Amino acid sequence: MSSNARPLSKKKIRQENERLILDAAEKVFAEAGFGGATMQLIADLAGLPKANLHYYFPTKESLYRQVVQTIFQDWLKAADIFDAAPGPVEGIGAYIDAKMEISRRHPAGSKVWASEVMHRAPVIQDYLETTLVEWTEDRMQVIQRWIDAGQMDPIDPRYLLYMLWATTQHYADFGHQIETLNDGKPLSNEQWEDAKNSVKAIILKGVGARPSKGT
Amino acid sequence: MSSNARPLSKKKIRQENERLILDAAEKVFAEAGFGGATMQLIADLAGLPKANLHYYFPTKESLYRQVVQTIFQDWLKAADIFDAAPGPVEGIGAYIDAKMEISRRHPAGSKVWASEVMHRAPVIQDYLETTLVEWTEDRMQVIQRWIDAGQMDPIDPRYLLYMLWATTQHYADFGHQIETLNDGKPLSNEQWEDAKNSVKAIILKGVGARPSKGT
DNA sequence: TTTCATCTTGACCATACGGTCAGGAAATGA
DNA sequence: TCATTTCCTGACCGTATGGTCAAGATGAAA
Repeated sequence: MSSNARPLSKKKIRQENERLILDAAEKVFAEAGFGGATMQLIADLAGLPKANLHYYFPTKESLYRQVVQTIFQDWLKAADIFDAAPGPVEGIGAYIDAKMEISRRHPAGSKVWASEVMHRAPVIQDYLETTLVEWTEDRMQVIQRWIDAGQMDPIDPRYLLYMLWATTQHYADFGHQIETLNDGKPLSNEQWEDAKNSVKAIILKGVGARPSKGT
Repeated sequence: MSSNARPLSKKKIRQENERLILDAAEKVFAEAGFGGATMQLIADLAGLPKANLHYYFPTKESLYRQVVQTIFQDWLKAADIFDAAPGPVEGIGAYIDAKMEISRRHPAGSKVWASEVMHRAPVIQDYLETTLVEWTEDRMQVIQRWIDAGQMDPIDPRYLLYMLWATTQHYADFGHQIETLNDGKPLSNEQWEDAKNSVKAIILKGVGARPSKGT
């Protein structure tokens, strides 16, 4: 029907192309690392000439920075649930659900993040020192309140958070290893459910989480 | 005393230099990734001219392969304890101890391994498919026996293993993040103890591990 | 229609990197 | 002492890569 090309507005063009480039970049950075990724590879995957990438993102580093920042936002957002919860069963449970879902839907993003941190966070160290530190302290207080209220065992909230991050992100970062151990096939729907439930069951029981009373 | 240089035997020289190169390579690969690492950087860290590296290791890839294989061996060896244990409390506990110790003492190795797997294991995929698969099946059987003997809750051993790997390696792979959240300082001895004990406490309680009876 | 800003891209450049090599030094063994 | 093997290394090379640029195409605004 509308096979005749209706001229795209400049604004749309920009949005569209930046989207294309960022998506391609995330994948390539995830699979090859910052050093191993090439602008040419990203350009090919995005279906654009290389020079065009440099029009939207002056340097490889600026493109990478943009990718990592976006991922960092998602990372933080996943924990909004945490605060609204009445107790650890709901809060921790929902957080695990959310992070497992991210690992499943956006493994590339998780890998880029892992890579960035493993390399001592060359581009987002300032974020770690400000935003992440604040964020972590807030969540630690929430957990501490649950402990004080007798809703779970007295465990240093710090190490519980690390455990939550580790167990959930593992399914993205080490997805290839898990796949190999699953006869080379990706986890099925049921397997993802099992994994999620296993993680939740072990951790919730492990911290002695007691269901909140009331409605 | 023996300040006059006694000529080094060829054999010693070879051993010594290969050691120097492998150690330097592990660090550089860990910090920069395969793509980001340069032979020049490794050479500088090892204190040798670049051409000398190529004398001992023909290509960058062969050097990298050697590094990864060595790490893989350590990885597997850490689980010998597992088999000898009479029950989950001892077995899982000792395994966590061992892997936490590795994360602490050889974080670079852990990072290289993580990086390799994240990039879909380009150089050791065959090892994953053979050795790792066998290894994993063996450990899963051990866990299953504990379950059948009523020594712990019925949990799919697969997901328990993933959890053990994830939680312990996290302290190496994300060590920089953890350090940042610790006022920029490395974990102290006591903090490492706390971390280790937290992990053990949560997981052992979480899987309902019951101390083995008898002596 | 005309003007202007934005977008597109093939061709090009400088650099850095993995890898080579030839010629010499040093240990080994007879 | 004299071959022979092993080790060492500065200089060099081809290629791949990040980045530039100038000239043109395309939509926006008047």
